Order: sequence, then C-alpha cells, then structure tokens
Amino acid sequence: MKKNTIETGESSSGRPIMVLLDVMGQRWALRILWELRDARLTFRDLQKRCDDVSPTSLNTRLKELRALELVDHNEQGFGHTKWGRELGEHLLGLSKWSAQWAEEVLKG
Amino acid sequence: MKKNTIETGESSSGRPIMVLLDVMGQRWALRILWELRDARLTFRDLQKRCDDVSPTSLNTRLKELRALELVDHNEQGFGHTKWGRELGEHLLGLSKWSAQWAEEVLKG
DNA sequence: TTATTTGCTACAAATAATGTAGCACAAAGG
DNA sequence: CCTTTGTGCTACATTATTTGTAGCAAATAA
Repeated sequence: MKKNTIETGESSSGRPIMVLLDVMGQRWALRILWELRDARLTFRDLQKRCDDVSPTSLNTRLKELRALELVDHNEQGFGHTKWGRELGEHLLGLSKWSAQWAEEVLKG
Repeated sequence: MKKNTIETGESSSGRPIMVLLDVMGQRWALRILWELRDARLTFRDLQKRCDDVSPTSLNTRLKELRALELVDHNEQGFGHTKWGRELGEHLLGLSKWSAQWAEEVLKG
C-alpha cells in the first residue's frame, strides 16, 4: 500500500511544492479552499457548498488544511488563514485562466 | 455513492473552474502536470518520477488529462499541450509561493 | 531470434470516500 | 426549566478508488 503522504510526509521529501501538490491533490481540498475565498463558513454551510460532501470527508480534509495553516476556525466558522488567502489568490488566477481554456477545449 | 465527476461532468456544472478543481483534485493529476513541466517523459519514466505510482492509476489519470487537452502523447512520450504548459506556469508560481509558506509553516 | 522498451490491462487486495444517523455542547426562546 | 436550533463533529457499514504485482502485444534493435 501507500499511506497518506500528508500524514507521513513520506513522498513529500521536504520539498514544499511536493507537500503542496500532495495536499491539493486530495479530494475536496482545493474545493474547500475555493469556497472559502470570500467568506467564512460554518461546517454545514461549507458542506453544502461542496456538493454536500460527507461530514467525514470534510472533517478529515479540514483537519489537514488546518494543520498546514491554510484554514483556521473561530466563532464565525472556518476560513482562510493568511496563507490560505494567498493560495486562494492563486486559485483565482487559475479561475481566470480556466475560462479561456474551457472556451476552447470544453465542448465549446 | 458519488461517481467520478470528471466523467459525468456532474458537479462541475459547466463552470470551468469547477472542472479544473475536479481534475486537479484527483490523485496524481497535479503531480503529473508538474513532472512534465520541462521535458517529455515516457510512461515508465513518468511513473518513476511520480513515486512509482501504479500503472493503473497513471494510465487512468493520463487518459483524463489527455481528454482535457492538458497532456498529449507522441513519439517522445507524454508531455504538456499548449494548455498544459500554461497550467504548468501556474504551478511554477505555486512552487515559488510554497517555499515561503513552507519556511514559516512546515517544521521551520 | 532474442532482448529491450514501449504503453498499457487484469485483478485481487488495500485504502479512502460516502451516506446516514446521531451525539455533545452552546445559545436562544419561551 | 425545557425545548428548539445550530454548531462541530464521530460511528459505521457500504461503495468507490487506488494500489501492487504480473504480464501482454507491438515496436524497435541487436
């Protein structure tokens, strides 16, 4: 088998980009980061926005994102940390790019 | 259950960013894109660079990336398409960012 | 003819995600 | 006090995905 590389840090081998690719490559991680881009959300609201992801999955992912200081939690719910916000900016860039890409590639 | 959203196009609902988040959120997708950033690679070389991912997984992912015109294949092996290259640039940006992030967050 | 290398498939076993139910806690209303 | 509402979760059985190993067929090359 091949255990979760985020917990073990195994495949990441200390290279930041690998850690990042690992975490972003997990189901719902990017989506969560995306949905928190302009407002804090409660667990349940976040869940709804993420196509009603199971609480199990959501919680697992949130734990990881919090451990990596990309997401945090307070009285208003879950939201981006300073780092999460920066990463969110990158996603915004990707969003713009994806529009072009989609227009030419996806059934356009 | 909840079937593969890339095949079904279900959760993506036509919004490009969602399609992108879906595909990038699949295991090995980002890593593959990353490893092809500056050279074409054969199936097996790509496999080695991706921590010896199983051929099954690699092939599944490659099929999807090719369908989305992010990766293509020729006599020299697998590589970025025009779109893949652009996406790769974004990953390069993330790589730079991740260095800062890692320095302050990861065991630093 | 015998290797090598290519891209890939089969398939059982292992791991991760899902869906449903529900819990404990806190705040608010009556 | 008692009930309701909303919070962040956990339990657990089911289902889906990923993995690891083996190996195949075609294309070179020796």
